[in-house]
Amino acid sequence: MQAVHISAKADYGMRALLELTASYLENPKQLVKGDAISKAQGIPVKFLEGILRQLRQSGIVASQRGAEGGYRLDRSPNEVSIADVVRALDGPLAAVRGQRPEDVEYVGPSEHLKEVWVALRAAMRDVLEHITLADVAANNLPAPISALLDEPGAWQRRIG
Amino acid sequence: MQAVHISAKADYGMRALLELTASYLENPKQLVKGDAISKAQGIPVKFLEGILRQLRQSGIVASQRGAEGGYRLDRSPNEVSIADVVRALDGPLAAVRGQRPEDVEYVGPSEHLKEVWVALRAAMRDVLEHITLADVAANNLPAPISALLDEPGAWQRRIG
DNA sequence: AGTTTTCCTAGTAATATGATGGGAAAGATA
DNA sequence: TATCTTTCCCATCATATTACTAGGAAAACT
Ligand code: FES
Ligand code: FES
Repeated sequence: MQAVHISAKADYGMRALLELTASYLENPKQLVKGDAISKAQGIPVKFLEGILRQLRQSGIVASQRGAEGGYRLDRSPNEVSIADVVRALDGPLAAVRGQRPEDVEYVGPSEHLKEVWVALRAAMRDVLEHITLADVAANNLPAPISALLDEPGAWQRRIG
Repeated sequence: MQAVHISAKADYGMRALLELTASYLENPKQLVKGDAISKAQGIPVKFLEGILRQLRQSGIVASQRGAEGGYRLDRSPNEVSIADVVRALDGPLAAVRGQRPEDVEYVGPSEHLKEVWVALRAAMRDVLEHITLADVAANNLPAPISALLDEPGAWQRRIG
């Protein structure tokens, strides 16, 4: 339906990782149980399990089974970008009709449409690659990005 | 699957509009038949019909039925942005779990996640609101946007 | 052993996507 | 008026994706 859709998986995943970031900042080796994250953020527990498994397979999270087990970040939170998380959970950032933006071919007057999609992807990267879990946890976004939030209308939806 | 997905509808719609832009630049009142657009761009004809109808309902395209009928732009191509087209065909630019970015609520360590999604939407707007059909047809993108294309790696996919 | 917690595979209901088909309505031409 | 052309509109369809849920195996700890 929408050009950009942050899926439930990506949104839940970010929230889980921010819980783990808070725990990491207390003690980097501390484990947090899936059940605790689920309750803290209101995420269905079995769904969350799958998300955390995917994040482990991508090397973002580490886990331990059994009593006193749980999850923790496997990298420092200032080394995990939002783009890393979204790619781990939803695949490549951008696609045009299922293909990579650089792979679609255009003829005639639409010859230069490819540039538009590539520029769009670059703009998204400039946001998502440069924000880390640590930035969000500390509410301290990189300056060029918080500038975007000061644009008039940034917080309103566009009507029309 | 992807965070940003330019749907077949939006991609076909842009290509159709760029055909109409070319015709407009010859003669603003000139009509182009759906069948001609379909053949020129390789778009399934019945699917294209529905897309053009949606664009007409959004006031971007005008149409006339009957022999010697067809479609044309209803506004000058430098007054139609990519964002207008994408919104007409795919709905709002950005959503988080089906909601507007400004409507989602976060608690605890994820409190400031909303800012990230709002900044992402603002970055997309900065690209899509400022490129017009005329810009793409003339291969003459606004300077801040073509700067994005010069970034190292803009044309490569990220292997991450 | 027994308990806890993660790991893994499968399945499912609801919705979106990318179409296709059949004709009605409107405009042009003869 | 009759006919042809082209858009308009409705309904349908196959496939895929999304957001979950169920059930149990495998590890780690007491
Ligand atoms: S991703 Fe474009 S500058 Fe870093
Ligand atoms: S949309 Fe942000 S500056 Fe125009």
